[in-house]
Amino acid sequence: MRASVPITVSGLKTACSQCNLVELCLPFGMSDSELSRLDELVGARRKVKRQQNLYRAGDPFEAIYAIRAGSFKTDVLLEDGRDQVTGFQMTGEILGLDGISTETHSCNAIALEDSEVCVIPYAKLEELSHEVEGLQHQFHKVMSREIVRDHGVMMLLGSMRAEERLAAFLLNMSQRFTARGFSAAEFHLRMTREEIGSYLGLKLETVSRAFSRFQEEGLIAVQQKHIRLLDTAGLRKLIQHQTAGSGR
Amino acid sequence: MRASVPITVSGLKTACSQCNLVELCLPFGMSDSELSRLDELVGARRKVKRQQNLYRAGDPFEAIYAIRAGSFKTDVLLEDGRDQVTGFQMTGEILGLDGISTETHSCNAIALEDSEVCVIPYAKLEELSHEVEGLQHQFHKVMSREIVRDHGVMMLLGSMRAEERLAAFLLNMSQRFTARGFSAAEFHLRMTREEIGSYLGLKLETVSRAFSRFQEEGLIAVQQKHIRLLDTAGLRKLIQHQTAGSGR
DNA sequence: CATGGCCGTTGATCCACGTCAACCAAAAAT
DNA sequence: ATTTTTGGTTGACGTGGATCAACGGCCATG
Repeated sequence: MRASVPITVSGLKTACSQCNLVELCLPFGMSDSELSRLDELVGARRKVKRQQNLYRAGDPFEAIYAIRAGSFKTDVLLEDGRDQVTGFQMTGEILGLDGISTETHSCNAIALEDSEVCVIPYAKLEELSHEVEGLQHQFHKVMSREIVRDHGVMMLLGSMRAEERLAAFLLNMSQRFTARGFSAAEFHLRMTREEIGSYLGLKLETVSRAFSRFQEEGLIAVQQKHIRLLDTAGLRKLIQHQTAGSGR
Repeated sequence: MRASVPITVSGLKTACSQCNLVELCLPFGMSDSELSRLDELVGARRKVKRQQNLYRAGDPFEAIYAIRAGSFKTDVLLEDGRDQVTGFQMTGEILGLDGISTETHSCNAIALEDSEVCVIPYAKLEELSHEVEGLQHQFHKVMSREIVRDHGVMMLLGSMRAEERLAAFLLNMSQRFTARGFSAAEFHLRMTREEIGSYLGLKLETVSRAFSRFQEEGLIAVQQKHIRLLDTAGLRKLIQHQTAGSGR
């Protein structure tokens, strides 16, 4: 069945059922018949070049986006110019959920490399959710996962030290690369030290120093944006009992 | 019509349509006919005494909760004992959304005072969402609002200084009290300095000192947990251009 | 293959907040 | 009413990470 469908431009256009990202994306866990209905959902694809915005804070909310290729960052900015990266997103992850509440996007989504997204018109999603059993549930799970992730970041920002934050970040990246079939131990970061710092609530110099320290200690090998994890157990230990031995 | 309905125990039991919190809670924006259907939704009420858990991290997820009276905090804990308050919730706000993603709660919800919640069985919510037009949309908005709120906290934790964080916290509390018909300028905090500190990523001593400083500067009047805001414009200014004048 | 603009690294210094400790007020327990 | 406990304030001091500054290696562009 599957092999008999030739890969054509129109075939590529919107088929969730043909997409190799199903297991990471919105359609996860849905039945074949449900999946085929999903193909109606994705309106179009949209390419976003490196450094370009997928959407901006203040833009009217119309659709959510599934990342088909590439990666993004989201950030919020204060009037005084300060900004904070609120997340990095990889293939299969969903962007734009922040817009539902006020019908206006509340953050900026910027491509870290040339990327492509599937546009999922929100009105159509709500409509189809009424009919397709699994879709509603899956969508709720995606939103809930985002909330849980954010709580994790709050924990990191509120109660971890610089090196712990970076270790947690690296382990998280590794785990997400693994889920996408890439090496768990060796990967290429698409973001700058400054962006990592912003996400982790640190200055870029502190991030750089922490990388160097990890390298000295044999935990990782760093070469610019190329990272090799040499001792993941060591990184994990670093997070857990930084305060160990002091009895508090 | 409304006056003719006697307030009985059974009448009190589950009626969203009779509840004075509709405008803050899940039913917001729904039509009268939709509202009446919602009354099927709320299974029961549950009282939670001060310091008791509504649910714990690891508990199986079965329902979300709308706060009818009182207030809560949610927190996450790391294996090494560190914990982080991820939010404070007031009447009309929804608790438990974190549980949807893994079908297990990922944080603890603890009452800050003797409280009462409406139990909303999640399976029933999903079911009813298929039928009641506005419910699904409103639920999505509630989840999205939580995501936006979390981004705000990340901004606060990642790029604000101690006094800015506390000012933002006080203004946020004020705004939420106002929405509930209480004074914007004078209120009683239900949480300790330590809990505020945990939420803001600060130690309790730092919170206490910031309170004292605000008082010295005539921005607020503090008497233990009782707070009076004397200069909200001043507090707002404090957040915006802390860095002003330095040209960066 | 040269040149200019990022991006990352590293060092020296500073300061905001954490830590440690003493003390006091309020509330709870007896 | 008295003791105990819990929560809050304040001071002295230490430190992790910010700030300021210099430099070096990439990568893009002509």
